[in-house]
This record gives sequence, structure tokens and C-alpha cells, in this order.
Amino acid sequence: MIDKFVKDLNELVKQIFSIEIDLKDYRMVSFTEHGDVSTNISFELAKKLKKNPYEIAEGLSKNLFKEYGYNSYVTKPGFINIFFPDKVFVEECKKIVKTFYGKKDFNKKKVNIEFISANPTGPLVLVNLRAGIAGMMLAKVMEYSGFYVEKENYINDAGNQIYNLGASVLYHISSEKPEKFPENGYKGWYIKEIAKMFEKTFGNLNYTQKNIKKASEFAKEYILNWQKKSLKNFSIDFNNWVFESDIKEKYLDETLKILTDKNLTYLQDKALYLKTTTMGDDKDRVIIKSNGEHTYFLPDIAYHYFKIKRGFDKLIDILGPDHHGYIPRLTASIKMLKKDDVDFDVIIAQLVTILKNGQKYEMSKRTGEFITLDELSEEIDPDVLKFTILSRKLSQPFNFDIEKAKEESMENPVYYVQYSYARLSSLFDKFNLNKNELNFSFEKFENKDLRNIAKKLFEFPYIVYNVASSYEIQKIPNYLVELSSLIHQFYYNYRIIDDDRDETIKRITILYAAREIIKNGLSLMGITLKERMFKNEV
RNA sequence: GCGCCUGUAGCUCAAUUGGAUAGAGCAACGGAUUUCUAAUCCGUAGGUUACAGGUUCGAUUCCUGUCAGGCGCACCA
Repeated sequence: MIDKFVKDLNELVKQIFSIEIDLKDYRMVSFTEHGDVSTNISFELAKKLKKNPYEIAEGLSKNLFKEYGYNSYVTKPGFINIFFPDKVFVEECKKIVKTFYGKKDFNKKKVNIEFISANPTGPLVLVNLRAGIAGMMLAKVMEYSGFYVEKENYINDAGNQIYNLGASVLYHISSEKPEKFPENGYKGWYIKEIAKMFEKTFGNLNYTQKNIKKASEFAKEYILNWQKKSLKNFSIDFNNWVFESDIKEKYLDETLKILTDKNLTYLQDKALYLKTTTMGDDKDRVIIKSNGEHTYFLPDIAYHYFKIKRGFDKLIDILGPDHHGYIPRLTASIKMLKKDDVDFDVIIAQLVTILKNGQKYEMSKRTGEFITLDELSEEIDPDVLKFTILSRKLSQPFNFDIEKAKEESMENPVYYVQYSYARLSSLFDKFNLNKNELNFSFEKFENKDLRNIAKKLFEFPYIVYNVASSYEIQKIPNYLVELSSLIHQFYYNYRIIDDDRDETIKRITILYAAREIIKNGLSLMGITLKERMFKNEV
């Protein structure tokens, strides 16, 4: 409906003013409480034609009715507010109930979305959860918008930190060991636990290079399994786990050859540099050190080469804020390697600070002071965590108070949304609803509030597309709260099931569609649907 | 010193990407249920959008400067 209106409006402007306006360049049509949709196109035209926007708007409004039959009126500086006929909304509700509403057909584009990618040197923490939950939702949103999506987790299992991990583990059980704990070693409580288990299987081993390697392997496996288990509590999963060790073995040489063949590298002070400045970086980067070892950067380039090689049209990396300085060189390397058009988007998920009763809770992986995902999922309803995290713009750092989350949990917005779903569910049960009875052909709403609910449903696909292109995940939870609010108000203010069966069916029809939208929205967020909820049962 | 992110109600955050009266939750206060779930609804109070300029029909949003906080600036990963 909106698409058609935009087309008609564009046609009309062309006809009257002989001007073509690229509708995608700016927001021209938006949802509004002043009408069904509104347009600010007269301001844009006023600029170009040097005429009064209000007069332009009035002319357009008249012609919108004359040429296309749209009802509209003009307000103050020059907005045009348009009303659609009631039956349009009823027809949309039919689509909501009978089809995957707004789900786009497969557009033949492949997206790779990489997130979490935590080092296997310790348990996962809240920042990882933020990336994980956002990544899951974005993947679903992209799918809804017509993309083929693969979720990927990259494991740095080949660097020095793995050596340090092994050394830290072995240190605890070796009888012959150096006096000092390994420099850059890991001190978490879990290191000792892993050490105990390692000792159970392999016995008391000496502190040798060979045994450190053995301990590294053991600890890495253990921690990866632990991470997988933690993620399962939040239903976070991946299509692929990619290991740095694999990448090094299979794609490192190939990547290096391509870069040198393209003459994008040079030797200086015995180190090999990549000319990232040719692609916008502020300095060239070393990829092979003067001692012959490569830097972390090279396998990372190879990993992204591996993504390109698999034919993805769009690569999305969700990274932590400490990696923002890394973006220009990564972007540069991708430009060097890509064949055709490959989009590369980096989303920085900002820090989450944990508070306990208003006090900042300092965390550090090296010292072992932190709260794990497991503790969080034990203490706080995962649905609450998901909703809270997804309600925040990813680019915004935020504070999360654990004690408050527990205290306020009954008043949490997630329950507000879930409750609207549950209320409607039990209502339909009571009515003994038969889906075939729903009425999608009535012409007019007798009740303005019911119409408002129908109108709100209409926005859902546009919200989802918006999220798919802007990655602003918070728009979906915010929308669901707004919709739920309309539902709760309606529920309170009106008797839904009454003696007038025809009117009852009309109400039920719209509310049934509304419940479908809540279902779709919560599913995108990975949040549980509840058919029934009672406060005193919790 | 340079770069990125941020600064909105007492607290935690939104604001349709430059739109119309800056909105929610929590906390505070007052009200609503003989009715399909009160995990709900209605009302009151709370704001110079860090500060100062600029751009224009219109700025929380864009530009410049200042202040404050976080994070980066390796032949570490």
C-alpha cells in the first residue's frame, strides 16, 4: 500500500512540476498520528522551485484526490497527511494471518555474519552475550528481508595466548616448574580446575614445551565446549565455527601470494608490509615480522579471503569497541582481495558495564574477576537479558545493574509484551476461536482504537527492513512495546467478546493479526512465547 | 597529541536517520477491578537534550569550538 502511494506521489510530482525526485535520498513518507502516513515532499519541492511549501502542499493534496482518490489534508508549514480507506488495513490483516507477512522472497544475496569470536582462553562474559544476541537477531532479520545468511564464529586457536593458556594450566600441577607464574598467563579460578582435570587424565607432567602444548590443546577443547554450553542457554548457535589454525594451514599462503602478486606488499627493515594506505588506512601494516613470524593481521586477512571465496555478497563483522582502530586496515585488505562487489560492514557493539547495586563491577579476564554467562543465566531470566540488550542501540555503551534486573524483573518490558500475547491467547481460547471464522472483508471500523491497532501492524515490515539496513536492533523491541501498549489499552477499555457476534469477530480478527505480529517480533528476538502468564505463579 | 564512541527526566534507555507537543520503564504521588488475566489501565510530578555558536521552513540529530567520560593509536593477539 505504501509502496503504491509512493509511486503515485512520485508520478504526480513528475506530472505537475516536471521534477523527478529520488525517493530513496531522504525520508519522504512516514507513519504519523496526524493521519495514516505523512509526507514532507513539499519542503523539498519548495527548495527546488523557490516557492511556498504550504501552497505546493495544497496543490498536491487536491490532485492526490483528483488523480488517485487519496484523502489528505495539509498542516502548518506544509506537511501532507494521508488517510487510507479502512478496508486496506483489513486486507493487510488477512496477509498477516495467511502469509509470512512482509517476508521478502529470496533475493539471491548471501550474507555472512560473524560475531562473538572470543578467544578460547576463558568463559564468555556479558559483552559476548550482547554481540551474540544481536547477531542472532540480525541474522533472522536479514533472512526475513530476503537474504541467505550464515552465522559464523571465528576462533583464534593458534596464537601466543593459547601457549600462555597451556603454560598457566601446566604451572599449577607441575612439580618442577619455574618460580614465577608465566608472564601474560591467565589467573582465573577455572585455570586451576582445568589443571586438576588435566592432571587426572595425563598425570603429573613436567614443565616442558611439549607438555605445555599438550596442556594448551586440552584447555582449549575444554573451554570451547564450555562456551558452547553457555551459548546454548541463550539459544545462540552458528552455521560455522572457523578455526584460525585451519585458516593458517589452508589459506595463508594463497592470500599472501595474491597480495604480493598484486604488488601490494614491500620489505622494509626485514619485515613485510601491506600497503593498506592505498586503501584509506593511515599507515601501512606489518604482516610478516622481521623474525619470520606473521602478525595476527595476516590470518585475519586470510579468514576474510576465505569468506569472499565462498561467494558472500555481504560480510558483517560484529566487533568490540577495542577493535575500532582495526577497521580501516581490515577494510583495506578486503578491498584488495574482493572480486566483484562485496559489501563489508563492521558493527561495533559498545561496552556493557555491570553494576551491582549501583557500584561498578570491575572485570578482567587476566585476573579472573568477572561474571560469567552461566552465572547470569542462572540469576536472571534469559528473556529479560535478551530484551534488555536488544532494546539498546549497539553503538551505545550501557550500564546493566544485576540486582536491579532481578528486583525489577516482574516489571520488565519483556513481560509487558509477553503478557499482551498471553492475554490474547487466553481470550481466543475462551472464544473458542475457529480461524476460518475470521472476517477479512469488512469495509469500515466502528472503533477508532481498533483501527489504530490495525494501522500499527502495518508498520511492522518497514521496521524490520529498516533494521536489516541500519542494524539498529532496538527498533523491534521498541515497536513491540508500543504495539503491546495499544493492545493492553484496548483490552482494558473495551469488552472484546460480547453478544454482538459480528462485531466480536471483527475485533477478534484484528487482534488475532496483532498477536501474529507479536509472535513474529518476539521470534526475531529469540524470546519465548507464553500462552499463559500469572504473576502469583512466579 | 591524534582517531573512534558517548553525553537526553532522580536511575536505565528511546526518539520513524533533519520533522509536527523530546517519549517509555523503574523510582515518587493519586486514582481504576461484582466483567474476557491488575504482570493491566488512567492521572500528577519530573527537561535550557553537557555548554557556546553556526547551517534552514524546522536541529536531540548535521558543521565548528569548549568541557566531561570510555576505548583505541605495536614487528601484541
